[in-house]
Amino acid sequence: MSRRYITTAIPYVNSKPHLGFAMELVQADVIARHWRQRGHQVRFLTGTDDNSLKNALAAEAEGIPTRELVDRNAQTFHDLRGPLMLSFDDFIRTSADPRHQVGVDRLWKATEESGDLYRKHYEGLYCIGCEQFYAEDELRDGLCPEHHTRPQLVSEENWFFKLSRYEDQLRDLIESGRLRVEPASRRNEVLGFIRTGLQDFSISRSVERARGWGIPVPGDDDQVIYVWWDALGNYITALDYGTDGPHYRDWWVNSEDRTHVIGKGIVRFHAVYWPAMLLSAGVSLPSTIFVHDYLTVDGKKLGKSLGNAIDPTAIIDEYGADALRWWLLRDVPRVGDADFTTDRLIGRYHEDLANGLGNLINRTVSMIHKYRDGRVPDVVEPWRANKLTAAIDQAPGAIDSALERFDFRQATAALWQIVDEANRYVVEVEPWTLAKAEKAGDEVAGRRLSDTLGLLLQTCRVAANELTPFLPDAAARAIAQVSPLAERLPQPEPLFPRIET
RNA sequence: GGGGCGGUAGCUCAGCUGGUUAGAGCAGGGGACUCAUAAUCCCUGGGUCGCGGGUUCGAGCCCCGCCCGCCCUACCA
Repeated sequence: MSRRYITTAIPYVNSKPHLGFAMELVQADVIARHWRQRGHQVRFLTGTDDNSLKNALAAEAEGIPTRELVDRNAQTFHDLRGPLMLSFDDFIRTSADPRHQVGVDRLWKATEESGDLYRKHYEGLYCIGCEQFYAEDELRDGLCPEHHTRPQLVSEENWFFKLSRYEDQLRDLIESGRLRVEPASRRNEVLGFIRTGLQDFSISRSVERARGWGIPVPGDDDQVIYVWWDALGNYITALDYGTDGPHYRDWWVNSEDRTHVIGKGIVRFHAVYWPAMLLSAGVSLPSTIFVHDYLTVDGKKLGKSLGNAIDPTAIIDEYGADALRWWLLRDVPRVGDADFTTDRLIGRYHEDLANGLGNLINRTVSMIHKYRDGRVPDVVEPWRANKLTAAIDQAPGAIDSALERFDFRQATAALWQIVDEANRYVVEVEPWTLAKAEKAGDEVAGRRLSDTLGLLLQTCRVAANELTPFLPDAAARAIAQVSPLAERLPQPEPLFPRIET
């Protein structure tokens, strides 16, 4: 039994969450639940990044105080918990949690004491959407390549962090795998970036430019801390790093695994800046950074700033959380962007959930009612079940190794080996034929009927159990369906009703 | 400009260190069965594995060039 810590990125709260962030939350949730199921102690953190200038500007645009906008929108992120069936243990808000500010202060001072902070005049083109500076030639027609907006010319004196100092260490850490970046293509991308040479970066803004919003630089009232600097800190400030609390020691310093789940757009912050900050502060590093790609919807890019964001709760309201979680896990490849359409969502739901597992459980429970009055038969000797038992034996290990690689699609496929094999098994053994023979006085057939029905029920239990990290709610319903009450199974009821269109 | 990742059956994707007739799921076609949510099970795919060369006894998997998509990166005039 070991302690493991997993986090998502914390999104800006300038608007409501979209489907892409729902995917990240679900992915992290599956890993967290899987770890718990395999007996580890787990802490799962998510939260919101409140201190962004874009939040302040969004509030200005709405004509409300920043605090009000941030509180309101942060709530919508937190509210995903129920609909998406998330199991996070903690939710941090960088503007509202005292532990965050205390932790950021400590982190700042620790890097200062290492001699890694200095003041410098800087002039550059800053994109508020990205919260980062761009070189002129990185722009497309003078516009930010991500947001297609004109960056503003900023000229002021800021604090800088000596990132350049950590170039060799970072390269060694990533090359050696002590800091694991998955998938490998992302790791190579990061190494490529490091090899071109690391430059110190600005880690503060003037209070005026920040609209007075953000965390003050310790000992410098004219500056607030660069939003990325404080945001990255959330992974440890949430653990009371600031007060050196027990959570920090348990879940960061002494944990076996510290995994960050992030999207491809913020790899550099997590695989370069963040580890360097930690090295400077004398704090241990994360062990793994898993990078997912993006979602498109109906073939189009998805983005809050691009105006076609899709609300995950709307999908859940219409098709259910099982359908959405399942699509995100079962249909999204590990590498490459995936396109979301409602047709694909419904297709996956029907094929796998309704026709596959749902039908398997339904037919199994129905037969036990029909032939055994709802009483669960003992399995004396499994009959013609080699393939089925092999599938049952192999699935958990296959799921483990797939999730070790963050390959959700392969993990769910491994689980479905059981379901598919069980549906074949039903046709193979023809319980209805055995039932007729039994009725005609064939005791051997009767014995075999009990064995096969008992085995099928056991199979359903295994499948339901392994399904828990992926679809916790459906798995619980499935387990209830195959668990006797007063010696009898509940009446069969479709677990996954078909979606009428 | 350099680098990376993709380009495999109508669709979505697997193909480990190169090796018998290139796979899965879905869709389509045919059949079986009846326990079940018009579900399930079986059979059915002859696809220039982006294009063109090369290495090899043998390449989807290696090398070279090119085309398309996405991404990272760069002080061309």
